[in-house]
Amino acid sequence: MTVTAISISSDLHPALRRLASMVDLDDSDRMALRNAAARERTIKARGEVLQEGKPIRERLLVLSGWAARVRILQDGRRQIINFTLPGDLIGNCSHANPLASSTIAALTPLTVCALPDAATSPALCEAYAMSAATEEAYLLAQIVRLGRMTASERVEDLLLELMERLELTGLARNGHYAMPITQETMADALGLTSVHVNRMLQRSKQAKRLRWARGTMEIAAVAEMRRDVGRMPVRVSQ
Amino acid sequence: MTVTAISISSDLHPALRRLASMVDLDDSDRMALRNAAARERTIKARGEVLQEGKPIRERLLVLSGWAARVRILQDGRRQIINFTLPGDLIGNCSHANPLASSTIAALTPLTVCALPDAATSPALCEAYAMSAATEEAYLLAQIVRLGRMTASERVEDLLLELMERLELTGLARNGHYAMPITQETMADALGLTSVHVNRMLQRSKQAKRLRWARGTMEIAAVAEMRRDVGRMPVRVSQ
DNA sequence: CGATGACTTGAGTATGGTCAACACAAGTGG
DNA sequence: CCACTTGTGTTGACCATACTCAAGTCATCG
Repeated sequence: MTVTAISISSDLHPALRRLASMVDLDDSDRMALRNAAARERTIKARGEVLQEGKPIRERLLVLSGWAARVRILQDGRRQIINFTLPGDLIGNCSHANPLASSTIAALTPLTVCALPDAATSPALCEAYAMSAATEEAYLLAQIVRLGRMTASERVEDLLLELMERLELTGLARNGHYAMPITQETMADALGLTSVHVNRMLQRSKQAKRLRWARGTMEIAAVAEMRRDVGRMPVRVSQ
Repeated sequence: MTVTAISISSDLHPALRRLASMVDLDDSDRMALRNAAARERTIKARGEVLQEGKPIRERLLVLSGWAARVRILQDGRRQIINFTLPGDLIGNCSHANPLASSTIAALTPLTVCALPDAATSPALCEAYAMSAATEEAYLLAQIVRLGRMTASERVEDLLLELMERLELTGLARNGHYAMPITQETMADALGLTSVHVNRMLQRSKQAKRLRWARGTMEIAAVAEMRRDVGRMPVRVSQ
């Protein structure tokens, strides 16, 4: 079967590489992932991928675009729990009949695909578990940011985190990446107002630590910034 | 075997009830849990149950006492990620060779026990997964608290959360529970200073919403407080 | 070209932080 | 038994970080 042979020899979709790098996958696993990625689905910007409290039917992988887990308070205050970037999973629950713990909204046009069931392969099951652990580690980082960092530290720490995560799928290089979200959205993730986020960005720009324009971000002094905000690498297993 | 018969008919340790209520356990599962709980281990207040970055060797259950996941910044700022109460798990990872994502420190004298391996029973595996999902739901709540709530809302929301969680093991009743932590510790969880936590507690006391003294807490107006802070019930599966 | 959404900047304000002093209870050692 | 220490809670005065409100710029797009 020519198709099979071609599929096995061809590379995985960039968004699948992060997952694939976590474990040793055999050919049938890689095949299953490739077939999954081939059936992509698109969601419009501002569309909802998951709704809080509703059942989760499948495990999705983000192939392209940015999304966010969002919670809205009664009076309209909005908190972004975390960002979901290409290579990240959505609805990655390991228990039966899970309910979405938060709404997931597309921040840009999004393409996703359904992933193979965990029961089909121990390696995939392990990869899903590692992905969940990684996501949890980023939730902890978010808690520390919101609880104990100043506004400018929050902004810089988030920009570093986004860079690190985008590097895994080749979407960031040399401290440079596409930044498709508004300052208002950043503010909702950082527990700040957009006005203040803007001022903090300006400050970092004037300190020559940051450059940005029209949907792109450049961290000019990565090492310095990492040191200043005390950012540690995220590792979830030996 | 008399011992077996007695064990099966006797009740589970209160701290095990939360776990047991999540799934249907058969007699051998219940037996395994009872045996686990019988081998308890104690940790002194201020002792560390887990250290950030070190391998996790086993899955623990807290039988009594309070602990906290803690992260310390370079300059000494401390953030408590979440509280670990009786019935909660420690080191509940589903992937291989996990590393601790944060230090867990005992806030009071603590008793814990090692839990049976997930591979021994699908029901236990499911219970562990549900416990992990529940813990994640509380991390989301913590993020919203820190990101988008005012100081007084943070304090009241945390006190409601602690009440709800303690109710599951019978440690809270009628809005009344033992509160073994200092205002300084609460401040480190809430991203505030202890001075300000004190002022917020005083305010709630004067509004007749709260009463507390010498290590006990009483929420005088649960329904009112829940409404005001917009607190929703935590559900992770259908 | 007007409409829109995002970004920018300034002026004034408020929430929560800092610093300091003190109260009070529970040890602890002389 | 009493000084002394230590940890926790309490209160006041002052301050700074971040918010609010408002106006204005700029690019994009129908």
